[in-house]
Amino acid sequence: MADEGGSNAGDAGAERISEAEHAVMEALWARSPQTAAEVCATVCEERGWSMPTVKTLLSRLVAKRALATQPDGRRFLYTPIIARREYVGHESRRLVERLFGGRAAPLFAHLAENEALTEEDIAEIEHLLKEMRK
Amino acid sequence: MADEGGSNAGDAGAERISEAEHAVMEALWARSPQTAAEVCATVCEERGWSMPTVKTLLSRLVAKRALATQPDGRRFLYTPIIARREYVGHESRRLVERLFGGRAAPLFAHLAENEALTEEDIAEIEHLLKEMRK
DNA sequence: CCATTCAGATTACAAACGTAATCGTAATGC
DNA sequence: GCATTACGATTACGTTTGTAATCTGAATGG
Repeated sequence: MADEGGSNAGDAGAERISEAEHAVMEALWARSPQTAAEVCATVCEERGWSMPTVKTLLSRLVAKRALATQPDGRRFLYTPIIARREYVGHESRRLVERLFGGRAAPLFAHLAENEALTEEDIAEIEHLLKEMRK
Repeated sequence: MADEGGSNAGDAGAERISEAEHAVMEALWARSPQTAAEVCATVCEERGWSMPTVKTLLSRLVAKRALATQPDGRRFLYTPIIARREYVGHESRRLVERLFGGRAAPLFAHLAENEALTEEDIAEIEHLLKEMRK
């Protein structure tokens, strides 16, 4: 797989994961390692994909250094290299940056206005705020 | 310009705006209407684009029904059709959906943990919560 | 041993994107 | 009036993404 670059020791960089790829990552974050077939069992149904599609996505994710493979007999086991928290944090920050000039409050205000916040959310957030105040 | 489809009367759907296109939208949300040259004056510097690039993005945005044009002598004035609030709300919800299963609290928790929240943000959010409680 | 099967690898291909050069034409300066 | 400009329109082209078919080689059943 002719990996270019190499020598990415502390490489948390992990080039942009696309939306389809993200679905595959989710499956592996939920449980890992998994074989391609296992991943497909999860996502192919959810998204109406076929096996080859999943294979492609897995390969691309390996190329992007988001997944690691470990041989298991004649097939591979895939495991996430980048943590979900990391990815989620990155994406969240990106959005807040892009849409709200880096300030989180407007995002919150927006979600609040559009009733995208459930009672539960509100309670939870209040709780978090209390925690932070401590 | 052979606009295909047509007949999108109540079309608030506005097909997905890409990131580059978004930059153009921001310029026009900030002030409108503007000519292509004016938009370029703003974004070409910010993003290191050239005039033709801006023209292309403007055209695509018109095709996507995100912008309206009104002739002004020999050139066009561009005005957003979709409101910023709408776009921002849409994108926010998309992210929350994709990354947090539609729940906003975890997003908030994430931002909190990663110190992506300033004191100001927190104060503001507390205020908003108080408002909502009313 | 040989055919079948089952992995991953390679190749494909259209749509969307990012970025831009070029074309055609209307205005404008002499 | 004609050359130059200043627009928008058209065309271009490499990359990424979504989605998949095909190829190749190893394992496995007989």
